[in-house]
Amino acid sequence: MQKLLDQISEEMKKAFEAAGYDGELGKVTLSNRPDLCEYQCNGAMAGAKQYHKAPLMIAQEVAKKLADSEVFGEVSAVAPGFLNLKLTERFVKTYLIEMQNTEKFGLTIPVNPEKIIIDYGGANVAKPLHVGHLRPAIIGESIKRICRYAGHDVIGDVHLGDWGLQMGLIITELKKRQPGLPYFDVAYEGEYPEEAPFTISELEEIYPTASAKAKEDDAYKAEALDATHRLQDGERGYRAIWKHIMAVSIVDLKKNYINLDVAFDLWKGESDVHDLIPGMVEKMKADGCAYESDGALVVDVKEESDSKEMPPCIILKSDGAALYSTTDLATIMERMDQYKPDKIIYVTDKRQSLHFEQVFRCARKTGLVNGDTKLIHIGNGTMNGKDGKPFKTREGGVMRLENLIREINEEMSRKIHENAEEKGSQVDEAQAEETARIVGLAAIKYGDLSNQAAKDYIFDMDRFTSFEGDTGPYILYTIVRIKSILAKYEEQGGKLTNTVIQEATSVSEKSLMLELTKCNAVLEAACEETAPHKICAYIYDLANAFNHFYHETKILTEEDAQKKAGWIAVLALTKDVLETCIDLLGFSAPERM
RNA sequence: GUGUUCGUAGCUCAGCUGGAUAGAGCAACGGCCUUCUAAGCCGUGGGUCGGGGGUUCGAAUCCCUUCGAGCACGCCA
Repeated sequence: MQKLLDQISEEMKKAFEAAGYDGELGKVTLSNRPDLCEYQCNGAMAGAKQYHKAPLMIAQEVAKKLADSEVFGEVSAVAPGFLNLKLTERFVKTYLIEMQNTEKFGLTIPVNPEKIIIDYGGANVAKPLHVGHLRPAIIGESIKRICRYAGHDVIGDVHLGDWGLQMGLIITELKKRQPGLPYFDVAYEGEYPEEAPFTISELEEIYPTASAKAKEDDAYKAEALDATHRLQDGERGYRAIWKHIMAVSIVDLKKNYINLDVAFDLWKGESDVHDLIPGMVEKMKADGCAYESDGALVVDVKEESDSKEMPPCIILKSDGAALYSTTDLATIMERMDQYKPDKIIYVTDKRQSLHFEQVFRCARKTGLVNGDTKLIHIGNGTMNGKDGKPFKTREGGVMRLENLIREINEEMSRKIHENAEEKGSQVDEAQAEETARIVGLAAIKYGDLSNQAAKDYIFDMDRFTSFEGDTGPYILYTIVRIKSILAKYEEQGGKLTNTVIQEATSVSEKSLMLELTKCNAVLEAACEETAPHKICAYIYDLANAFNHFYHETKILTEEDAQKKAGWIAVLALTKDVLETCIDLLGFSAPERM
């Protein structure tokens, strides 16, 4: 279905041509003076020079051609040469009815869907998720849903960090603590225990301890590096203990991601491409791309046009071990082989942008990807505290994700009970808890996604739990209100399926209808620009338009049945759009709140 | 040093493929619950869009310059 702006621009184009001007001047945009008009066209001013004519005269001539337009109800040419436009109620109504009857609200589905892989977990095995993991998870999940809704073939991969130094550190620390375990006995040939020799909470304590020790103690660090290497080389006991770490850790990670409503299609990791590395490295050497520099194996990724320093991409460390770039490159190779993606999108902290630029260039230079495959890094900004520095707990430590979520949910729950008390109603504890979870998640996700992904933003617990204004809960509240009205309408004996959208009879009703018409354009832009915040901005406007309408219109007591049914139809469409949009953002609405 | 992102109201942020009077939210102040959920609605005050130059009929938006901040820069991820 054609976007509204395109449709009315076409109408304007015809008018420009009828008046003897270039039709390309007839581009219509949203009005930036809503007090004067709904839409505007600035083409007369742009064409003034070309036609050596006063812009106002051009505008007037064009306006004349639109005198009995079916699309534009009001057309006025004003100084210095604006064409101020209002749509006819009939046109808006017709557009909305078509939108209602078209799949996905008239969003144009691509003829050739792209195969897109989104790599967005950022999670590391054996390290608890902390607030730093929140943004890539939320943003990546939303982009995945948006691209998928837009009709593309999308695969989300958590791409676990499960093969690097942190594994060696954990193994080393474990060996210090429980040297008697069979995993550390090289002579041991029997079966290893099925039960892991640690719990998740022990694991989570072991890593930071080991990491701290390695920083202070060179011998300890050397041991960890050696353990990493031996693990990668396939030492039996180390592989067995690694499997335990993976199993225990993944169960915990899945639990956490489920709490965030983040779902990966693939749970692959760095370790999955280990066997591909030797072949890849050999090929890079044979092709003459990779060479030795300061003991490490590197590929130059400088380009002629570079005005900046561009360090080479390191393929193997001087001790021969693989590192971040190695597994990323091998992963690209594997993905090309298995999925032949048109696009691979990485959502990680923006501080890694140089790394990805190096890896992408290296992948192209060494022929791992062809020219048609797009490699995109979406670097998210940091979540900072009130002081503008990376978010910390009150004690100054890194806040765990589950604690953050718990704090929000507790505050939410408190709010629900407060609300119920004021109204003197009973609280169903189980339901209240579920509602708190739903609304809390919306608060976190909307609060995050409404900022541009690339920008840092300030996470202020007080602000996030206040739930007023431009927030997730406001959106949910609006949806709940609509649901409530629709339910009551049905209780009165009305049938939602029998309702037909009518021509607007008030300014607020028309505003709401005009907001609804933007849906397909917004979704398209959000997908093309991988910009979830555009959806946030849109549903905030839409919710505002609805609430404005709501406050000045008594819907259920309306006596004109046709009028009332028309309003109900608009409400139902509003609800559908809002619910679809929040689903694309990664959260949902409760039945009541 | 090189590169990069950014600087918009007291605070947090939109707007940036150039258009009329730069928008929200929070905070402050003032209204609106016997009527579809007040987590709501309406209103008031608050901005030399960091500074300076340029391009243009027209600049928060594009270009140059300058000041300020964050971040990244070979064997961590």
